[in-house]
Amino acid sequence: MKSSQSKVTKSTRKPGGPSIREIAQRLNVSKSTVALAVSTTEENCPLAPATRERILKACADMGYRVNSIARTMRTGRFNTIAMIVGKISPYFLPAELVYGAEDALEKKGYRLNLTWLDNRRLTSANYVPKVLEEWSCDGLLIHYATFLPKKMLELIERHQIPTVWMNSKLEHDCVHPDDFNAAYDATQRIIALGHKHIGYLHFHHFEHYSETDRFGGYEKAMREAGLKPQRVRVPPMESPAEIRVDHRQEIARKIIQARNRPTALLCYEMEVAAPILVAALSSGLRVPEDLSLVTFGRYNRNNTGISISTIQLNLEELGRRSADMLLKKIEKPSKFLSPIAVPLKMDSDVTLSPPL
Amino acid sequence: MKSSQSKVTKSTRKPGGPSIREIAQRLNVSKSTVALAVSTTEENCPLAPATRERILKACADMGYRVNSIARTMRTGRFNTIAMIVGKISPYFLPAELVYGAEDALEKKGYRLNLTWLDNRRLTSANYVPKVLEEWSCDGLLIHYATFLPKKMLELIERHQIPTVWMNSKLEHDCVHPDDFNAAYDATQRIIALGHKHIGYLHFHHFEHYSETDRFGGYEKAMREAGLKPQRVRVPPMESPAEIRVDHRQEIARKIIQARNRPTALLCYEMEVAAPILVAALSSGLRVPEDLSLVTFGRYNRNNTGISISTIQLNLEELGRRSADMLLKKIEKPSKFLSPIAVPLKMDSDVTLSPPL
DNA sequence: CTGAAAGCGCTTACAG
DNA sequence: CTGAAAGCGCTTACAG
Repeated sequence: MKSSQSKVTKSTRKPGGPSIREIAQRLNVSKSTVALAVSTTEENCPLAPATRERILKACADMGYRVNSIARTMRTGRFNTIAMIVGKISPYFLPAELVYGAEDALEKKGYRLNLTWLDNRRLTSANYVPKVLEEWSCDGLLIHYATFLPKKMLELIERHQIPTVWMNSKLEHDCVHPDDFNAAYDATQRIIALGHKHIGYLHFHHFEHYSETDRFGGYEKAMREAGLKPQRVRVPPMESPAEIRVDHRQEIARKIIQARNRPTALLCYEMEVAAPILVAALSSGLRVPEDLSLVTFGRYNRNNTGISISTIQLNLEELGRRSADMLLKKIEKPSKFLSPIAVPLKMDSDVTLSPPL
Repeated sequence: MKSSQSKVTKSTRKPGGPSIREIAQRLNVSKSTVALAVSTTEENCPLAPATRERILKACADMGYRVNSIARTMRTGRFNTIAMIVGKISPYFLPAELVYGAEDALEKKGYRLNLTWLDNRRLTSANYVPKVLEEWSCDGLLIHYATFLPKKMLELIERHQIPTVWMNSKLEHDCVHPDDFNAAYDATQRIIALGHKHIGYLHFHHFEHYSETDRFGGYEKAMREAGLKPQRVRVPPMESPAEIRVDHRQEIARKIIQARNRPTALLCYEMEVAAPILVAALSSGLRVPEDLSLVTFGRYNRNNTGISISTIQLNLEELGRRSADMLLKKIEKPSKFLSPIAVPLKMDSDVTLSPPL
């Protein structure tokens, strides 16, 4: 009978493999005993060592894997965090951000779920992500630069879902790069080299706090040094919201060729700095001798094949800190946690030198 | 008594909200009745409409959300797919790939889980991702360019976990861009413009099928036209594996200034094409008049602010197709599915013209 | 049309 | 040291 049973087990193998019940039957022990063997370590296992061995051997032979969903249900903890990502500027999801969050969560035994809020979903009248509609995670990481639909905010509030806002600057429960201080420090460093005419350059306007903060830090350093802050602008700006990629080089040229061009530029992002670099080089300027260049960016890399001094965002760290904050939040959902500003640092002086 | 009970319910509110039992108690109906009301649509609900209304009202009032884990356990379906991502060239995870997969899965009622295989995990002797160790998903999407640890492959095989390989070219169960034909078509198009001297350019070697296929398609078109395929090389190549970003501009200059420079270049990726463009422009060449440029890439965008004709990878589609293939695989785990080659297309002629 | 009951695969007191 | 039993929150035949 035993052998016929084992045959059955093999041939009618279920997709997920055997359960503790089947292991128990095979060995003529109770389910509890099997459960104890597989869910404890050698040290804290109350079973006789021989029993434990026998069971673990059978589990290995039969290909047992614990059903994590059953465990979840029993313990009442999902051990799952959902990350909600907004589809801003088509497909913006920095890999290092996800990696940092996932790695921090994995260390604490949590899984990461990913949900995208694309335009299709946001515009369909009553769309609500499954993760808010059903109860399936312990908390939310929200990576969404602009507004979040009101209905979703209400649900989060209503169900008191522990939530941390990534890359946003709010009253509490958020983690963001320390743009203000980074801009302040970088500007001070440029000033210390002797520059008097330092411009601040950006192409976009999409209402993210970083625009205000990067300019703010720059402005503060300039004023403290008695210098005049200056947003570099190209008068007939094509569109108030965004300059199309195809036109950036043209605009960069105008900036480079302007009569009273600054001796140094602080750029909002690499998408601004690199075109400027290209325009400068192809206009015969030397960088950094004729023009110092510092930019914010995810990493010191751009397509030109030439490095630019970059104030690096460290989004991996941002992901980690967000995850850690969320786990704290899950412990005490009602407690507001102070915002965390992740420090940034400039990676090199490669495009930075005193003015001629 | 009713009111005292509702007080209790309110004050001792559990983190996930009430369960059907609590709804049932409140309304003096059975759990089954509540379950029927919340898990059916108006049409196929066997309950009296008034009963259904009453229950749904109570659910809304009390903030009921179905516990998706309990449902999962009952039905035996996880409705979850895990995506395993390799940490290649630090943090390579194209957002559009994840988006495509997640969107296709969401439409079929599946969730997406993300696991990263970083170096720390891969080098710790016996690391196995939780998703393979426990039973917690219905299938795997693997986005991993190079090898996958043998132990993991064994587990996938052993537990017969339905798996689809993204961006890999294998015998079966994979989805990849149609690099060969895209390179072939693009090269034919360059030839049709009258170019005879067309070079193929790349900086990297990391043993991905796309390197062989892109060159292969190019080579085939060249030979068919009676032209000589030519890998453009810079003799003292700094390293066989990779050319550091800082040296790319220098190398690009050498290529541009070489005596017998091709009149057109097909580039493996934007990281090659953009430095060449910069080198060309700053050497006084006109693009495309003096040099036609076509590159493979995720999208027509690069930091220079100048567009380059790009053979776009369409990774969103790749994500979708992979997800759909996996769902098919889950239906029939034992059936091998034929590889899918996702078509690519060149987006514009902006850096393409006849030779002078 | 509604309710009582079984069961998904675990975990965890508790009994022996 | 091991087993019997209850229960997590659902779904789903089945009975009435």
